[in-house]
Amino acid sequence: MLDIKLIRENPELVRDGMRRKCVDPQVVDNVLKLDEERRELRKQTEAEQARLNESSQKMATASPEERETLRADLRTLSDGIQDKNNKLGELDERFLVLMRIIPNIPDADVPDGKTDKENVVIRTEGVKREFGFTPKDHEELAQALDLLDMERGVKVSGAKFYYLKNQLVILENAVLRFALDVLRGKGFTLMTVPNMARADAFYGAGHFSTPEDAEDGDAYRLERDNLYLVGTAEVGLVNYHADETLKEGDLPLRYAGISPCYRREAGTYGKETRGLYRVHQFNKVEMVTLVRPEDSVREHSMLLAVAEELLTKLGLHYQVVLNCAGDLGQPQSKKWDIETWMPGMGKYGETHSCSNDTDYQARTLNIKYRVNAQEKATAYVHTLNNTALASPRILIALLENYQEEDGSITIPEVLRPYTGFDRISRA
RNA sequence: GGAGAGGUGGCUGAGUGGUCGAAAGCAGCGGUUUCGAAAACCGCCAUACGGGCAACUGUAUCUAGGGUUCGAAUCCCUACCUCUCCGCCA
Repeated sequence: MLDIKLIRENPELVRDGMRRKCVDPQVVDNVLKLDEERRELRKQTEAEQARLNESSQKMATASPEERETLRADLRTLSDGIQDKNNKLGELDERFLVLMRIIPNIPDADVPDGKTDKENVVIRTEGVKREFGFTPKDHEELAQALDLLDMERGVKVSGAKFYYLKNQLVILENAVLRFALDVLRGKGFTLMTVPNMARADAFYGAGHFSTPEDAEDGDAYRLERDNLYLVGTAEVGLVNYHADETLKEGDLPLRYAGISPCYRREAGTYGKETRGLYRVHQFNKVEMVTLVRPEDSVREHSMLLAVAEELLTKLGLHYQVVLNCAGDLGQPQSKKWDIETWMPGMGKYGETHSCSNDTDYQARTLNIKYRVNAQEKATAYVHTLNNTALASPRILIALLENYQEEDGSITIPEVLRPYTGFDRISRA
């Protein structure tokens, strides 16, 4: 969430950010009104509580007769405080609900726009391969090589579930392992994470902001156990240090988490339904870092560069896109997507998403650090995240870009140590 | 899944209704001593929010949320977590 002080002192800045994110800024007024009410009520309640505390002290040493007379008075006072506290609790709860609705403010660099159509391509990298034949899409390629079974995925679990088979299983693992090794080399701490988490963890990550999100949002829900399946390792990674005060010397903290990712993809039926592009379950290596506020802009670029390095090593052609304000998620202040060229599908497909969430998640999660320069001072960290590599989308890119005319697939050089084969072809 | 025992400050641990934000010890910080260090001794040592120029002061916090009471770390309920035994299990 945002700092209430910021909202108090600069409401127009917040409203403007909300307009840019295409969210109704009305909430700001409601928040300010509630804030005022609860502060006033809290002041009154505390004053009465102080009186009660003082009088209660006297009871300890009072004579039995004095006690009886005092007790009735104090009862009344106590009941009044009780009422006020109940009201205060309601106000606080309503206040929190509204605070969670207010999204992070888009960075000044972020272009205006409502949907991903208004995202801005800022760079194109790598070489787009020229084919001497008409490239097939990954589904056709994979089916022909017995690497994929969509039909039976549907039979067992429904639409958008799938089976990977044979060398594609190896290739998937190769890609993920490759990402882990590169990140480890860069000093990231590797982690597996809880793949289910409580609603709180999702609120903390900013992936839920309303009870409706928890009820019928994009996360799969295990109702009986009050858990949700994570849509990304980010949930586990960003919650890792929740409620901790770190030392400035500990920062930056850089984590690479590997996890399955589960997404209901509600409302996306009919969009990009072909093949493995949009599925309910996939595996991903995700980067999350915690840094000092003054370092987050540089860190954001660094995370982008890491992802680009991975793609470059894989020999893939991609473009970097700066997301418009309307396409930013709740906790994000600035985001680049990387879209990798998928010749069979004939388009650039989103394979990476690199966000700076500034102190938005950290404030909700209460992750601070001790500032060395000032004694006793603490500040919220900034949190950032980016995809390292995500299967199966990266498999789409690999299959489609490395296909040969005979339908076989060449394995990129860097993956061969992991696959143990350099080509997938019909047996 | 069944039965039981617990959750107190950075750590260990005392506290079973009032004077408890919480003894004591350890760790940490400052000082005395010392050429320096160790030891010893003395002092300091939680956080959040509010009021005040400040000294200071109010409120809350003993896992969390509710309840009983004039008053709760202490009694009751619920959730979460930990441990022990049994069962089951990769």
